Amino acid sequence: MPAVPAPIPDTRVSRDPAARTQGQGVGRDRIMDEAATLFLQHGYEGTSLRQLADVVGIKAGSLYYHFASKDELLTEILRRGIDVMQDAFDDAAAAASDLAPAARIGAHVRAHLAALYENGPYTAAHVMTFRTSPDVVRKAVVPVRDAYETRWSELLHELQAGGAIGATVDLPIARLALFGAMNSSVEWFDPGRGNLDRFAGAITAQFWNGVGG
Amino acid sequence: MPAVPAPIPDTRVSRDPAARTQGQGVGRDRIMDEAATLFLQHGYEGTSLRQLADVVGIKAGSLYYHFASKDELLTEILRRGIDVMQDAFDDAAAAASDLAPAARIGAHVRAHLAALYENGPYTAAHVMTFRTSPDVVRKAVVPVRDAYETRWSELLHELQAGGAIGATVDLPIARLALFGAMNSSVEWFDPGRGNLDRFAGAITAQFWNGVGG
DNA sequence: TGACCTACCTAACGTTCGTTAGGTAGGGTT
DNA sequence: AACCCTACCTAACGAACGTTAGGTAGGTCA
Repeated sequence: MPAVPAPIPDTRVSRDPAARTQGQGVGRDRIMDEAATLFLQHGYEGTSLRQLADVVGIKAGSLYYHFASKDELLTEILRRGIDVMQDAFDDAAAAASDLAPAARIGAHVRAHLAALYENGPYTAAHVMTFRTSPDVVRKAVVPVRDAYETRWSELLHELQAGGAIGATVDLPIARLALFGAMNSSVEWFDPGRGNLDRFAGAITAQFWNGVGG
Repeated sequence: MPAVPAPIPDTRVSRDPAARTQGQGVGRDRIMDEAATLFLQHGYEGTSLRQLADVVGIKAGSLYYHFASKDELLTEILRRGIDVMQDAFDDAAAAASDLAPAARIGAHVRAHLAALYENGPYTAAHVMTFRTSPDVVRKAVVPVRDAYETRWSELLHELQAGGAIGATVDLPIARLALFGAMNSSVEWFDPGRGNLDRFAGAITAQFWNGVGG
């Protein structure tokens, strides 16, 4: 061993092999965290396993100790992205189910945005990469995805049946437009600079009352 | 030449070389059309030049007669996507500039959706691939993109100054939420099945009045 | 002490990628 | 007839891709 290996700059984890063996390895979660972040930034096909391995601090082949394939890695990330959304929806439902209609919507909007920005990169990675994912991955994820959308559909339907949402409103379109407004914010909203509560309030007000004076 | 080459199924253009030389070749526009469609479906990195060449009906290397690189092809597609939006905005502005505020917004919403669905795949490809495009491509496109967003910002600001939009509305957020609602429809709206006028009306009503009864 | 497990590593495999050099058939021009 | 231009083609390049086989350091446990 005449030469030291080329140093790979990485400020996030010690690259010292001795330090590695102190813990129990880098771990699945760490890999999924970094992968979701990269997929969110550059897309699934735009991210190579060697890039991912580099930021994690291992070699590309070692990823296969944790995941059977790149597709499986993506599938688990997309699934976790939905789980985070589901949990957020459950929390909001438990906390706001007997509030006034506008406040209920507000709680769920806030919960959805929390899933996007306050519970890891999984939900954000999901909404940005799902559509262009390989067919086999999309097919595996679509059932859980549908389940989440159904929760929202039922909520909106209940509010419309109670008269809180206008009878002429096309609920599927309204829901998808709201999803689009929320999800597309990952392209520009910076949770470090913006206030998430205020942002959630603005989305809710626009959805409920519109912008017209 | 003992065997005929494997037939590539393509119902859209004659693969007979004799037919090719009758016209003046497949043409840049044809390539850009197919490329935008593929980029929209599978993403930029998820589309190979050999796939593109196959659906166009030429060989991968021949693409370089028309474009200097894959990045340049994407750049021109993204630029055209904005041009289409700009033209749609101009048309709407000319036709609706002295209508009532809600009707003006409605005209511009309809125009934006027309750019997405009635003027080729360029605008749709733009809004779906811009964010994960290579840095050099994004840098080249961002000025024209900003110009389009400025048009909308000025329109909304004018309406708020006139009192038609509530004084408490955060215009940048409102605009981005509206963009998100419109652009994300590319993931689900089928212009062959849905009615674009009705869809535009629903988006406009939701933006202007909200869904609250 | 020795067997075993975990979590990596090295080194390579075959494929596909964007890209390029050089060739050529057919039409237009002179 | 000679020439040139357009719009392709063939064939290949080196690089990067996902993936796999086999090896190994360090810790656990009998």
